[in-house]
Amino acid sequence: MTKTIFNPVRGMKDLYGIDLTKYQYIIDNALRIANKYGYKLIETPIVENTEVFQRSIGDETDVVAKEMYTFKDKGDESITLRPEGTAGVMRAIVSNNISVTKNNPLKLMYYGPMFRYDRPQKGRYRQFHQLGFENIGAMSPYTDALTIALAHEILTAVGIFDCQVYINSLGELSSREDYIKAIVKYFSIYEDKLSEESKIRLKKNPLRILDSKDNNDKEICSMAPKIYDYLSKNDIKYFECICDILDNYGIKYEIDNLLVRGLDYYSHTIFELKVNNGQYKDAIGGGGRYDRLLNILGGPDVSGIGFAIGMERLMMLLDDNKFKLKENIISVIPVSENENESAFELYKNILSYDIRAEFVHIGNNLSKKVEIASKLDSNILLIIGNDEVKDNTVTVTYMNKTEEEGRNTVINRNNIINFLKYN
RNA sequence: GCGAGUGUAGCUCAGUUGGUUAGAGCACUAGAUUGUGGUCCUAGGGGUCGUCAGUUCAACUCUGAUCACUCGCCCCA
Repeated sequence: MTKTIFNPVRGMKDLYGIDLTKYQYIIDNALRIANKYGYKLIETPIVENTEVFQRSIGDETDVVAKEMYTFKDKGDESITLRPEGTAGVMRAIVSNNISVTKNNPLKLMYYGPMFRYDRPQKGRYRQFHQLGFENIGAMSPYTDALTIALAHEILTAVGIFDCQVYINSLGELSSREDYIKAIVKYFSIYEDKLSEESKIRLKKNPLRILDSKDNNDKEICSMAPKIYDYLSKNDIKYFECICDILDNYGIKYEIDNLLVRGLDYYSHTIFELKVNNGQYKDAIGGGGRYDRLLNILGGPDVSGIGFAIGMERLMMLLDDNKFKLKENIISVIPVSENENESAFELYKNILSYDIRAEFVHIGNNLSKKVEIASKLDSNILLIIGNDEVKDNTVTVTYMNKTEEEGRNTVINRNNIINFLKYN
């Protein structure tokens, strides 16, 4: 394809140009909104001890069982490139003894690269980026609803107006365990009819059968026990309360009883964000509540809720054209070498006012220099020739006007800064 | 990890049942034009046809392997 011998490693991608502009745009918006809701930025290492992920995400999950970049370092320690952000944040809270209690919650935001050894596809890379939020300590329907609202607000802020929210509740730990027992019992009856994948899921991660795309599985699922019947009264009240708050907030959502998530640590509220415009069918963000996670890693026994947004998936949905907006770029152009010095003085003066400008002095003739300036997306040219030096003036050329419209204006050089500031 | 497809210039792609020097548009460089770019005109540079092997007098074309990307499954963000 290319002459280059050095291609990036499979599933990895260089981030530059318009994609990087989009990336920064999303992060800028996220930081602004995070500040409003009282979230503080945290940055944790990309590498953790393997056990951090095994214990939090769960040994049986696909992420841990087959997708982690795990290797031994030179000290023979098993370390892993983080496949997601939550576990590392929890570990950081524990190691730094950051205070978090029921009444003194902690709100953290993070973003950065994650790694999963998966088959690359559209919107799926082996190194990808997540933007995530964790609200630890507080346990209330308001917290859950606000977290969902926050996720929704970020997407709206960057221009995604048709995002759909799917929510479900897995209930407290005991409800969830009872439910799992019930569906294992139910699916065991139909084991022969299940797809091969679901037969494996039945042993390893029975909840996932509910999420099967296999038509036959779907039919069996439709008759399966519903999570709703296994939720405690409190669970139901809690979940209904969230729905009420979301209604009040004006956020549209859909309750999806078959929604389950692939990471073991979730309990109670779980949710996913999708954009249903045909461009991409998978979730671009998702999250939920985790009751035991911090405690499992040696921290206090408090609950938390969080979510992550897939940066690449979100970037994909943003319109390239919105990120191609031309800046106001000024080019200072000496007509010939004789005017280089004089033009350079002007250029330095402009820069000292923090105005974006280029000094276009290469090119054999003026025609060439104008062409170069044009390629730099310059929209205003300041031309310095023989006459301009003599008269202490500057010829201003507007690139977006035609000759008939009056492309050129000659102004006094002493007024040039004021002139630029008002244009 | 499983299934399918694609790979020809910087980009988007043509290329006949295997046949001589592999093309187009856009982009790029230069000229027309020594004080004005974009439209038009003229000329030019750029390819081991993804890579390796095989079949053949002859391979961009056929076969095998391999790599990368895309789509579906799985999983997830």
